[in-house]
Amino acid sequence: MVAALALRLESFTRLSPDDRAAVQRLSRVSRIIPARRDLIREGDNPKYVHLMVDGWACRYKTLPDGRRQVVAFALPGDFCDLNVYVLKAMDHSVGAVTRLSVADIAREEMDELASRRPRVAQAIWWESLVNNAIQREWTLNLGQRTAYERIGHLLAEIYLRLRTIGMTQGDCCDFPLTQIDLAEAAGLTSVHVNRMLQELRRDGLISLERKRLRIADIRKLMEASLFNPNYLHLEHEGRELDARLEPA
Amino acid sequence: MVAALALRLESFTRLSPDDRAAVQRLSRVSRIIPARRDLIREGDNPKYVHLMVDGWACRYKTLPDGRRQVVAFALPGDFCDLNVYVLKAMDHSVGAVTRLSVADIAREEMDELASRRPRVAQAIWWESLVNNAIQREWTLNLGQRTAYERIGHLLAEIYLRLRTIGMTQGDCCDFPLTQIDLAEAAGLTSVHVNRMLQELRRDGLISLERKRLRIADIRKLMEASLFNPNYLHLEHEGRELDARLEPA
DNA sequence: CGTCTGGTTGATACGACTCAAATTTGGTGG
DNA sequence: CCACCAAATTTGAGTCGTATCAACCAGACG
Repeated sequence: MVAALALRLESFTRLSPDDRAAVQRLSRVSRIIPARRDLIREGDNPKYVHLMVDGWACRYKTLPDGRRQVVAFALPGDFCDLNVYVLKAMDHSVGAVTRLSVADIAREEMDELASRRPRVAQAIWWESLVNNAIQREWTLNLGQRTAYERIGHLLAEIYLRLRTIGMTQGDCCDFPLTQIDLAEAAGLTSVHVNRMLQELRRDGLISLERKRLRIADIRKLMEASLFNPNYLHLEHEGRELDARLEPA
Repeated sequence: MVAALALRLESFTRLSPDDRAAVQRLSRVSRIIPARRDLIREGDNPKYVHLMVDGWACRYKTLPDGRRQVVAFALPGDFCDLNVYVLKAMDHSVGAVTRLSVADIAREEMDELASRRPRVAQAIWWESLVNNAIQREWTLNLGQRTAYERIGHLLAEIYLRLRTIGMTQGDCCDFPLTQIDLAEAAGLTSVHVNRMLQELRRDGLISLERKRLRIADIRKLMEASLFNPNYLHLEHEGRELDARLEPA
C-alpha cells in the first residue's frame, strides 16, 4: 500500500524511487492510539515527531472556562507536531477522533532526511505551508461565512483532502466526525450544526449517515459554500480537478 | 538602528555578529508603498520575497460577494510572502495599512542565507512557525471568544508583538488600525467594534485615541480576554514577561 | 471651507445559542 | 441475539449577541 504521506507529497512534486522509499520508511507504524484519546497535550515537548499513518485526529485549543475550538483536522500523511522540531512546546493539543496509527520519527531521522533527500524535505516544507494556508482559510470561514456555508465548506475541504490521499470512493468517503466535532471546528453549537446538515441534505448537496459522506455534485457544494480550492495548492491534482469539474 | 527582523529573531535565538550583519543586510529598504495600497494580490507569484521593514500591513482574503476577512497583521520584521518561495501562487492578498518600507529579497539571496547562515535560516523557520501558531490562535479567537474578548485579545497580541520589536513606549504604542480594520480582523461589524472599544475603555483596560493605544495594565487586559501568551513562543522575552507580570 | 473618512449613537431585526426533552444509534454484556 | 446503556442526533420554544440601517458628528485634508 502506498503511504498517505507519499501520495500527499506527490500531489506537489515528483519523487524519485529512492525518495519514495524514504517516505515509505518514515511511514512505518510504531504506535496505535485508541479513539478519543489525546495524543499530545498543550505544553508537551514530545521527543519524536508524530506522523499520521491512519485514522483521523483533531488539533484543538481550549479556554480556561472550557470552551473548546478545533483548529484543524489531521488526516493520514499529516505531521502532528512538526513545530516542536523548532519550537519548545506545543501550543495546542491533538486528540484522536478514530483509532490512530502513528509513526514516531526521531529527530535524527528527520535531520538525515533533510540532508539526504532535499526533494522530500522541500515537499514536507510545502506540506507545512499548505497547512498554513488551510489555517488562514479557516479564519475566513469562521469570520465571514454563514453557518450553512461554513459546514458546507468544511465538508468540501475534507472531501478534497481525502481524495488527494486516495481515501475516497467515487463521491463517497468515510466520515467519522460527530456533529459535536463539526460544531467545535465551525464555532457553532451541535444543535445548529444539526440543522445546517439537514438543510444541506434538503438542498441535495450532501448525504451523510452512518459515518459515511456522499457528495453527489462537489461542484454545487463548492459553489454553495463559496469554496475556492486555490488555498489547497494542489498543483497537479489541481489541474486534474479543474478538468474533472469543468468538462468541456 | 537595529532592524525589526533582528530583534524578532533574537527573541528566539542568539545570533552571532555575522548573523546579525546578514540580517541587517536583508533589511535594506528597496521600496516604499503608500498607505492603503495593495502590496500583493491573491494569485500573484511575486519574484522577490518581501520583508516588512517599517509600517503595518494586513493579510486578507475576500469572498466573491465582497465579504472580507483580515487573516493576519504583518508588522516590521515579518515576511509578506515567504510561502511563494515554495508555493506557486499567493492564496491571499497583502494590503498596506500605513505607508510601508519593504525590502525586496531575491530568491538567490534567500538560498545563500539558508546555506551560509543556518542559524538565521532556522530562526526564519521559527518565525514562520510562530505565525502559524498565531493563525491557530485567531481561529480560536473567532470561533470561541465573545466580541469583547476578541477585541481585547487582538489588542493585547498586537501590543506584545510590537514590544518584541521595540515599537512600544512603556505601556503605549502607535496604533494605526481603524475600527473597520479591527472589525474585518475580528469578524465583527465596525459598529460593534466601536461599542466593544467603549466597554474596554469603560472597564479601564485600554485607552485608544488619535491612533495611540495605551494599555495601563496588560495583566488585566490579558485576563479579561483570556489571553495565554504561550502561542507567541517568546522564549527569552517570555520569561522576562512573566517577571514583569508577576512582581513578587 | 467643503468634502470625506472614521467614529459614535439609536432603533430594530435576525442568526445562532440555550435549555430541555425525545428519539435513534451503536456498543456491550448477559 | 436480545436487553440495556451511553452517546449522538433530532426537535421545539424562547432568548440574546451581534448585524443592519440610518443618522449625525468630528477631525483631516485639499
